[in-house]
Amino acid sequence: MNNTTLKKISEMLGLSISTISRALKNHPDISEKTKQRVNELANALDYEPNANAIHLRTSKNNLFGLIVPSISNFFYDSFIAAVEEESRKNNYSLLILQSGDDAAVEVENIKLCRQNRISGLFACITSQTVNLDPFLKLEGLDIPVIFFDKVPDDNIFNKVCVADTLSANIAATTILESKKKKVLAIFGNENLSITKKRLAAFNKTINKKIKTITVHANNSAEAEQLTIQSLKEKPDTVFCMSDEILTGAMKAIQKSGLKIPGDIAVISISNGFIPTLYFPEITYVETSGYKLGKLAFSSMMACLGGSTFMQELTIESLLVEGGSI
Amino acid sequence: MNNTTLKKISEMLGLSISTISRALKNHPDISEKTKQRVNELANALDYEPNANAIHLRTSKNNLFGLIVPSISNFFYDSFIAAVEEESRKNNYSLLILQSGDDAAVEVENIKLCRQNRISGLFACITSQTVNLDPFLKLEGLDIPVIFFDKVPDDNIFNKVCVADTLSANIAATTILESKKKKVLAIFGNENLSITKKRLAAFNKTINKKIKTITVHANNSAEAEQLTIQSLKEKPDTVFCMSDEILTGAMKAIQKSGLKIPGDIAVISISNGFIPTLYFPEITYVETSGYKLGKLAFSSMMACLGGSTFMQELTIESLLVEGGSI
DNA sequence: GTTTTTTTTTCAAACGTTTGCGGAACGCTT
DNA sequence: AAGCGTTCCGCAAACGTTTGAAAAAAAAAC
Repeated sequence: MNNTTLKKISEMLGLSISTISRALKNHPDISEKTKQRVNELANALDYEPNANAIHLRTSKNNLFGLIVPSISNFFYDSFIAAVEEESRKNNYSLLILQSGDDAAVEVENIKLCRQNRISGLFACITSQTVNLDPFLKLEGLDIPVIFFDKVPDDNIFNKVCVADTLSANIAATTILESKKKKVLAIFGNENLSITKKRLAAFNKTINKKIKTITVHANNSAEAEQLTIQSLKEKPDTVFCMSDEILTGAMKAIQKSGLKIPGDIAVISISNGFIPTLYFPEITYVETSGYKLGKLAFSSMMACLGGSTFMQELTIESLLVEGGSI
Repeated sequence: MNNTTLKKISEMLGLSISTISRALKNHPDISEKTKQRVNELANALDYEPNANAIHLRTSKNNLFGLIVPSISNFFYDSFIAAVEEESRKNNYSLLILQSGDDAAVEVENIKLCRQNRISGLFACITSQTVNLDPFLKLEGLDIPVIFFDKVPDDNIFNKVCVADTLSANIAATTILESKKKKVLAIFGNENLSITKKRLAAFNKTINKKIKTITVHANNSAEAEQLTIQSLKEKPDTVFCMSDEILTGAMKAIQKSGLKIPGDIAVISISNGFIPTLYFPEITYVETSGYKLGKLAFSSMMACLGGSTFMQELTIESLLVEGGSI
């Protein structure tokens, strides 16, 4: 069955298309009597305006793009939930695309966004993204890009991040304060700016006051392996830069039979869910995806409101005590 | 800055719009020389076709809608991930909307889908959804609806579900086969149809051959409490109906200091992620959101291919061996 | 019964594509 | 020199809306 159009209604009522259009939007030019007739028929025919036609005509799409490595992730899913919620409230739709952490897919996705004439893009870059031109082109077309979580280094972009420096500081301080002697610090891929920042802040705070074994893992399995190896050096504390790394490290610790926090302490930076799965619960510095999503959205709205100021915003971090340190 | 259009290219090249259009799609009517000229300029100007115009002109939108209570959920996020993946591979976009388990928001979302002229809808209804008319209207417009997970009772719809009965069967059989003597079986809220189905199937298979302590927990914390209490009765096996329950039970077990599987065995029905967080990994009957997503997608494609047969499909469950039983 | 004003409605162009059809321009055959 | 077949390209309509401007109809004023 075909959709109802303005034309169809206009023919049935013997009125022009423009009258129908105006009647439906309660335009003052149209008489009450006509408005009523039109509305009645429109309801009866279940009229819904064709969004494509409107967007084409008005060249306003009310669509945001969102590119993320994977939807299925405890951090990103809450980020997306927040952005979707806000978008819907503000009459925007959301085109969500997964890059699978593949730079080629990422550029395909950006292309798709461009074809859909999005009004703005939320982007979390892949770990291999090196060419930022596709993003710059968007900016050139007056399409604001808000980078989140994994962001480029350059400061010519708008970014929202968890407070990497602060959260790593808090974690390091907590370790120092609890008089630990030797920490195994597990970070993510060395190329990511998030890794660099957390590593730098962590090291700066630790300031060589205690022994530190630093390793980099690309995923949970690598984190597990590296932890198993590193445990031979008998650290008394494990610091994990992220949830993914925490899951790997925890498996290694469980496997080793070490008791937390008696034999070994654990502290992590986390979105908040994973640490609560263990007993004792893991002490972590919270970096909320949901809060970050809200921040990203308000940043987007600011850009659309005309702000051209490029900045990096962060959400504050706080320590959530489990019993693991 | 404005987007490049066919018109712009045509003016710069002194050719007609239709020639540009055909050249870009490699139409045989256009000479190689012209094609080359057009492609070069199009590349230089970074031409991307306006999807809205194409959709309007062709009245084909290549867009699916997906309505889910919440994106931030370890079952739904993997379902969505699968659907997004397939959609993109098949040249469809995906409009993802959250209902927040609110029936009013659900109908708003359906309206939005209609306005966007979606080609099909994936829907997980809210727990309060009673009026299915909005969905029926979609069907009336030849827009197939594939319900997933939480589906209406009526059999006039296409549905894809996890196999509740089968998965509980498999878990119970596994317990029986491993010669266990006393099982603590933890189920969810008694009113949910998913609980009823799994409970019935579990009990039927166990068939009173071994002692069973049956409890119901509404959430992870309750599951933890109930497990702690029930452990006093010295079960040698714990069965968990879902991931949420598993997380609670595992905390209780970790707290108790019991060794898995030596002191106590654990088996669960799960999406697959949570069981891998522990060591040893938990043996579980898989009910994969990801696989369900793939099934839903192929069901959608079948509908679009012309199939009008309404059916309820289930993904088969299989036992994934960890080391917990 | 005109003219003027106000109210109500229609016209027509535009948004950016696709596509059936018609028409040059060219070479080839008679 | 006429006919014919190719090859290449342009015209114009259509998709469903919005919107400025013009026109028509109705009401008011003289």
